Amino acid sequence: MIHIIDDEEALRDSLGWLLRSRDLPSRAFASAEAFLAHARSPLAAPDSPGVILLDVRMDGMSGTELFEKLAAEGLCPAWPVLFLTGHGDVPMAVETLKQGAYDFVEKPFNDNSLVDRLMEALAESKRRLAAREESGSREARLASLTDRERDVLALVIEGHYNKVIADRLGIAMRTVEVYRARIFEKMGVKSAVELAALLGSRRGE
Amino acid sequence: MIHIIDDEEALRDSLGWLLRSRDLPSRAFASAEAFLAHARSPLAAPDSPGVILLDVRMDGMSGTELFEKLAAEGLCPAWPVLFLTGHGDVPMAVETLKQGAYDFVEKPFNDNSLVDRLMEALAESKRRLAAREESGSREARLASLTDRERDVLALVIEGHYNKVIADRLGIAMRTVEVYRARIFEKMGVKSAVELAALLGSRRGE
DNA sequence: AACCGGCATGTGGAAAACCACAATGGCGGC
DNA sequence: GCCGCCATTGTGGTTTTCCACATGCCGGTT
Repeated sequence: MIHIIDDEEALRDSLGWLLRSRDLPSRAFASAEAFLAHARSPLAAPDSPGVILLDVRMDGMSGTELFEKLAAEGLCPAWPVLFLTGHGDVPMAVETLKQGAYDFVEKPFNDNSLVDRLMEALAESKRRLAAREESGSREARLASLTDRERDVLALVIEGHYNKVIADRLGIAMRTVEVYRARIFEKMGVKSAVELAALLGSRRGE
Repeated sequence: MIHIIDDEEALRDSLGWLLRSRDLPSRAFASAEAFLAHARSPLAAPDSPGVILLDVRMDGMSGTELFEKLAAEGLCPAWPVLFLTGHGDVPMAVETLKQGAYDFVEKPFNDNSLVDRLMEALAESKRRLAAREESGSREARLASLTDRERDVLALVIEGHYNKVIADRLGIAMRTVEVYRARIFEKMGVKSAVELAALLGSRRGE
């Protein structure tokens, strides 16, 4: 779903028309405030693929202010944000790109080019949702571990023998064996190697 | 080393003066072609921290053309590229940022702000060099393995028992044991878990 | 008081990994 | 012809991991 945010009715209408003609579902908002309220509501469906296409300059809250609020509140993180701008403001474009904006489109724009970028942004949204799904599942499993299991896990993925882990934690090696088995079961793996591959990139966190 | 590339002598001089006043070593080039020749030469020292500060519009080869050539030829990848631009060209700024340019600075610029950005870019260069060092060492170790050792390694980091690896490769389990030990020694690790953490992010490559 | 979950420890035994040492054949380079 | 390396296999033995089952203490909850 392409979310169009622009205070100019004519532009909203023409964009809506263009997207309908390409079978891209869209919804228009006349102001940043209106979209922000929608994003905060349970009806926003942030777990579905989406894209935010928003004008930079609008009456009331600007596009960049909205972008900052969405980021600060963690709203709709899987939806790439594309800015529409008629005013060639390079520092602002550079700054918001660095802060995570997905693209900048200058007005007037070429219809086909815009649609291409929106479709690529939708694909990116799907990728983000898939990555979050996987990460979330892993996070949920980690959250299911008890404190002691986490202590043991941290040492297991460093590659230590159970005997060493026992010494470090001041418990029996047999205890470590039991924890190890429970960790494997809860994390859905069959070996410490799988654990390390799954969590190895989290080292230092 | 800050590499200044601009066809305007006055700007090269003033930038050089500014950087000298802040104890930042710099070298100026009057054209993109001149810098490209330097970058291609053995005197470029791409393994030292550096930054490329270059104007967008120059006689002859433009800044963006130079940027593309550096990327295409893999020259000085550890040196972040900052563009100087007087002409607010948003599409070009967006496009080159997406292609890896580090920053865009609009003229006229604030001296302190520019210096801050250059120092941050130098820090980024150091981070890139450190990361490459580590990655390169790992690559070198991987390159030292024989073909058969690599076959075994791939299965070890998937978490398989030696017995399973032996069956898959059609060799004796004892043979796998010997290879395993050699792999650990060559890769500088003590266990399969360490290997998985080191190489786990390479899966799918 | 009873129950539950977390944390801890233990027995028994099999399977797997690790370490050291030794050996063979093929192949390519000198 | 000799040498070094790769690939492969083996013996012997110890250590570690895995699996199953059993038990107790403590604190919190019902």
